[in-house]
Amino acid sequence: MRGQALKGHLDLLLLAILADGARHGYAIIDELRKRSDEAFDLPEGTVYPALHRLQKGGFLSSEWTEVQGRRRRTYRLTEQGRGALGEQRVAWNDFTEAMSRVLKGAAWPDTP
Amino acid sequence: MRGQALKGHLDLLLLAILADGARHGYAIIDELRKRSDEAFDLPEGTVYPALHRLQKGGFLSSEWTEVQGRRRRTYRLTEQGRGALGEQRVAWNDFTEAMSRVLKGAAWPDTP
DNA sequence: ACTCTATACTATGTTTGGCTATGTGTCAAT
DNA sequence: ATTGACACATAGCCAAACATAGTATAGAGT
Repeated sequence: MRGQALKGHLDLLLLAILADGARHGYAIIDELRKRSDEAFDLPEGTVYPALHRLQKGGFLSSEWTEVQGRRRRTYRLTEQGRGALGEQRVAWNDFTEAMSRVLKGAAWPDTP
Repeated sequence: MRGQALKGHLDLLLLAILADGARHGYAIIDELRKRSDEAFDLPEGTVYPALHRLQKGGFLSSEWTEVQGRRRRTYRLTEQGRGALGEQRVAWNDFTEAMSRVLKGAAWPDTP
């Protein structure tokens, strides 16, 4: 997946993953990779700071858990986070619709 | 339209507009606003530097014209630019498909 | 005359946010 | 012992959209 495409859309992805249930960071990365069919293979340096940011903004809560000697910080959506997910879904739809309106106006090289 | 959503997708928009024919900067902004149904109302400080960047990259060529005392720099797609448009269209489709795969997995608040 | 708006381009600086790179530590398998 | 998967953290980089301001012409309104 090309570089900075998901700029501004990462939060939506993370919120969407967490809407299906609480997960810890590493599992979120995994799930993102699986669901997107390998398209989104995000580095930890991208995801962890984003999770911190979302928690700081009140969209996520988190708690430490210990599983077989490994500490995990498990995140879950707050009420506010669920609201933000809805808003961002709408924003994403608006965005893609606007994009297609612009793109459909343009001629394809090989379309009559 | 929320702020930095089109980060990384602006080039595609500009190339798409210019695929329908040469235009000058201001007209591109207009066309973008119209086609997107007011969703993309981009400031000049966003579009002009992007056009310069695209020209520098060899995707656009430009020439000065004088229309009723107003100078205009008219841009047109180069062959390379047309190629880039194709690639970026594919990348955009891949991106949106990956997004929907992730998003469709998540539960809507009010869907059974 | 004067002002305002629309047209049209340029330059400078700021900021956002994803990414690189690096570091910590555990556990299982080789 | 060492590698690799698991799991988290953070300092710093950098592209790119945006804010802001400046220049200049034309036409409409007052």
